[in-house]
Amino acid sequence: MPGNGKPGAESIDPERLWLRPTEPRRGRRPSFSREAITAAAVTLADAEGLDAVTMRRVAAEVGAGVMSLYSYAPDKETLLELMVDHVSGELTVTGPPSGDWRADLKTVARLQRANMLRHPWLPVALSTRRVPGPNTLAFLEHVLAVLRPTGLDGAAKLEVFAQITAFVAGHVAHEIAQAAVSRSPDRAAAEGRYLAAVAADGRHPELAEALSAPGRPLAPDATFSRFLNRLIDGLDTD
Amino acid sequence: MPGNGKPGAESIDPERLWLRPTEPRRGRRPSFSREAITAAAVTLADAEGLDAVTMRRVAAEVGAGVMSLYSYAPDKETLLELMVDHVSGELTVTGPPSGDWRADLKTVARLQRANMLRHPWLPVALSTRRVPGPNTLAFLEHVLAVLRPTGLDGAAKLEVFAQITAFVAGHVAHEIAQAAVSRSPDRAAAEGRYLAAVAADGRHPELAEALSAPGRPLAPDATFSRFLNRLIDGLDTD
DNA sequence: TTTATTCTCGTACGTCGTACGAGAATAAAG
DNA sequence: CTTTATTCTCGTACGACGTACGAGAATAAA
Repeated sequence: MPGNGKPGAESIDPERLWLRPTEPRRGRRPSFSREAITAAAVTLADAEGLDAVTMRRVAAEVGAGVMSLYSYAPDKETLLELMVDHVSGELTVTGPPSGDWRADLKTVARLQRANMLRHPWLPVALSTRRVPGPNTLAFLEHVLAVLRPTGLDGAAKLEVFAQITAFVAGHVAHEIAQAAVSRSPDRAAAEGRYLAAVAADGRHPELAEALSAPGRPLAPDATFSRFLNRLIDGLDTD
Repeated sequence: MPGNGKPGAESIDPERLWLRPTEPRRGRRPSFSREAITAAAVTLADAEGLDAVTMRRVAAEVGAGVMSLYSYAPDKETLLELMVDHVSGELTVTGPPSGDWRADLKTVARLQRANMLRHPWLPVALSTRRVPGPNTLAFLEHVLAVLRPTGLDGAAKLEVFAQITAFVAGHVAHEIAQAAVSRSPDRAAAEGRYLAAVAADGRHPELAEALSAPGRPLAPDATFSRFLNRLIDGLDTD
């Protein structure tokens, strides 16, 4: 059950999922691989959105029967977990921390943003997933190293990582929605007319003024940088 | 299609949805109301999560036939939009801006967080919705008034509002996930064992240290305040 | 060769969103 | 009071979804 906020949602067992060496040396040999299936699902999501990722579509893409997928992931929810960790593998760290942890942290956030822009479904998928897979853990390991000079305790470092990820996800989700509207002139026009009508009703003077004095259009990259700087420069070591 | 990041997802027409007075004075009188249907859907989502909100469940809750709902909302996506604006009505502003716009902005963010904690599905639902309904617009109007002393131009003010909303949504989504894990001792234990196993593999020294020196447990409210202060105190008027 | 094990996948079930259209209720027109 | 137009109600039906089940195929050990 992806994409909800259910209080008692049941979840993945991380031990069964990630801590399994390849034991079985008997029985029929697998025709596919978890890797290939995950990659196909990611490609599908990139091209057609998360809703296009159905077990049937993924199976067809891999050339497998639908039910064969269940030999590699116990359910669809787990497949999504695999997808998230798969693309986390693209968060390639260039080298060891420079020592300037604020600069390093900004680089980290920029890497995450780039990855989310490459995989627009990622912010949504991330918002309900919790157990980090190996690729996510490798990235986390780097972030913890970056944070070493801060002297923060363990829990605080983990919190900073989660917070930055949440911040970037939220920002990019909004960025993507904006871009989608801009890409469709009809939709942008409809939205503009709607807001103009609201502004004209007299009960929204502030909105009316904001729309009439828009200022220069904002570049997404610059906006991201500005908010990122505010957040990270504000971080303190106490 | 909720909860995805599809590039060309089709969307709501805000003019048809929000700018409709009650015109029709002929034909059969409606047996239900958009308001009642939306409220039922919200109650359902609060109690059982977003996935429990199906057209059949909502109809049953209201006492209507399933297809009758489609007289009040053209599709489920629109119903979600109605739900989001419905709970935005709970963002009750206490009074006019105090003049200390940073303090006011923090109050705004706290209101939003409280609302999202009351409706845990809200962060997820928000991440794909874009057109503000009347309740959202009323709240936005207040935020714009709060931002007046900053002298920012219209686009920048709107950007700040979107950014704060995204920040709070991201934070609360993570907060909710954390709380869900903590509420289940089994899950928390499984996750702990998993992370301990990873930390013990020797390739994650930073993680090992972070877990061994956790520091005092973090209070969610305090953590939120800390990050909120960083973000808002860092806002500047240039 | 037999047996145990592991994977493959066709079939089937229950649930979902919603298209369709027949019927019920209501207001205006005759 | 009819008639007609309009608006809403909702039973039925369709295609797509996730996945339980189990029969058959492939492989390794006995």
